[in-house]
Amino acid sequence: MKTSPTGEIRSKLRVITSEHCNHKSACEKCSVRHIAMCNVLDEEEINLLDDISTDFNRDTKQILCAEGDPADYLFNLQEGTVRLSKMLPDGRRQITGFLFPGDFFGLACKDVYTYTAEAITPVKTCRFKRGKITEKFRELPKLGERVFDMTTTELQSAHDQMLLLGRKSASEKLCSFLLYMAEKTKLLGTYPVNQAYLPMSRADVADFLGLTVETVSRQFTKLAQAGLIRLEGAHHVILTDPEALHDIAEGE
Amino acid sequence: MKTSPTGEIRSKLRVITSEHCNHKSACEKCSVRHIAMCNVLDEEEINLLDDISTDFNRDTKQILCAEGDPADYLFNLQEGTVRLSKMLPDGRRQITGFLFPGDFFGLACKDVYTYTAEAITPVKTCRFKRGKITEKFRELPKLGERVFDMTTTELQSAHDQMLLLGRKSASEKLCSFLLYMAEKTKLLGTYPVNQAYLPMSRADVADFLGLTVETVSRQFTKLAQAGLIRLEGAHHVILTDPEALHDIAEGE
DNA sequence: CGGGGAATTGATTGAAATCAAGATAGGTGG
DNA sequence: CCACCTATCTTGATTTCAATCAATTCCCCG
Repeated sequence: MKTSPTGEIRSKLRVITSEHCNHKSACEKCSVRHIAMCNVLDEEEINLLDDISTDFNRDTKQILCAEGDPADYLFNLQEGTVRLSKMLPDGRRQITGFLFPGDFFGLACKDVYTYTAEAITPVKTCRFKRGKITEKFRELPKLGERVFDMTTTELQSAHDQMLLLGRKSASEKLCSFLLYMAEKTKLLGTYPVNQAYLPMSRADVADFLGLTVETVSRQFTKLAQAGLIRLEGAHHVILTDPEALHDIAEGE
Repeated sequence: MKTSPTGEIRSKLRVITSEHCNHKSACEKCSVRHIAMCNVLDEEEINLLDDISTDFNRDTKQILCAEGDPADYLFNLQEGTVRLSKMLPDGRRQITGFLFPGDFFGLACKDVYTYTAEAITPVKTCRFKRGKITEKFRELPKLGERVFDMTTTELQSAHDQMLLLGRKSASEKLCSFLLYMAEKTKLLGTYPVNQAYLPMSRADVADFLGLTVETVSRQFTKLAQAGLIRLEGAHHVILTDPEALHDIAEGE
């Protein structure tokens, strides 16, 4: 078995504490209603969704759903950050995406999840039974189309990530990532522009970019020394020269 | 500008000969009707689709749609092989997928294509105006759901490919690819099992797997010398030990 | 304040890229 | 129909970027 520098032991993360679960949600006052899949529904329609929605909250490092488990739920992320990942039998891991408030996950064309979703920060989600939400897609075609649209967007960013993984150098990868995270941070609205809040570990960044922790760390240092970024601790980056970062990211 | 070993010059491929186009299609006798997106429609329903469908055929190396062009059509592949690719400004290329009879492409959430589709072999497609097919998704919810399902499947294989690109070694990549192509070849039905027909060039394989042509070629030789495959010319591979290939592909 | 995981930094190795010829084969025109 | 020409593919030599191996150092949390 090959050593996995960054893959963590799954079983360690399975400790589930007794926390908020099975409480009724309240769609009307949902904080991400304006950006999530439900933003196409009016007051009346959203109550139909509310009927089948259940709150599901988890702490950092807990698993929300695991690769291979029966795909019983569709999750809607309200607060926090989630990572989606796939693993090889020997433990090598690829993070296929990070999710932020307003994103959903859990759609499966087969009856099992094809990836694992873990909480990087404490997360709040609402979730729907697979069969019931599928029903709603028919009752409320607008909703189905919206989820379809979001899936198409997901597919496009997966293609972008394939270009990154297959053809970009380490520094191009990190610059692309920093710009991506700065964009996500902007949407959160709690930081000034051109700053990136990175809730994930260096190991997560490495497994997202197809690199090792050491290479990621070295690239951070290199960019800081070149004056393109400033590190305020490991999880907060100020993009001091976004244009230069952009040029590097696109390989120009 | 970095040199691109495998990216080809786009303009060279833009030569369009006057071939079959704008002829009316005939869905009833379509050869891929049983596997394509339209396989959920009955005789009556398929005529509605027929009304808005137009034949669109192209020769090898021709472009079907280009990254950045207005996304006016949805294409349905009937015969031949298509490659989808994205490029960096300096010419480095990533092939995000190969398409075979029954696959569709051209869905865009923005109004422009985010990838280029090129014919690897002579291809026959039918295509639909974007607005009209979207209409049909509403009129025939079954069709919309079917396309949604196929998109979800696409997203899942994109995730698989991300794992391959980010975490697999050169030989693991090639073994995965050969098994994938053997599967596709089986569906074509013109070859015995455990054989793979490879219509694409080594450069295409390299750009799909995130490798160089030389590395791909060396891995082919290595697998042949190890007795796991037999090469009948560059485009026909016999998988003499599929189990071993599978074990390598999954990194076991 | 102390322990321990996370991050950084350094030294070395190694897998795949690059550079450089040849070999093969597919398509075209004589 | 064959020979040539050019693409494509293979093979070999060398380089390079990122991985691996190995310490520290930094902080975060109890």
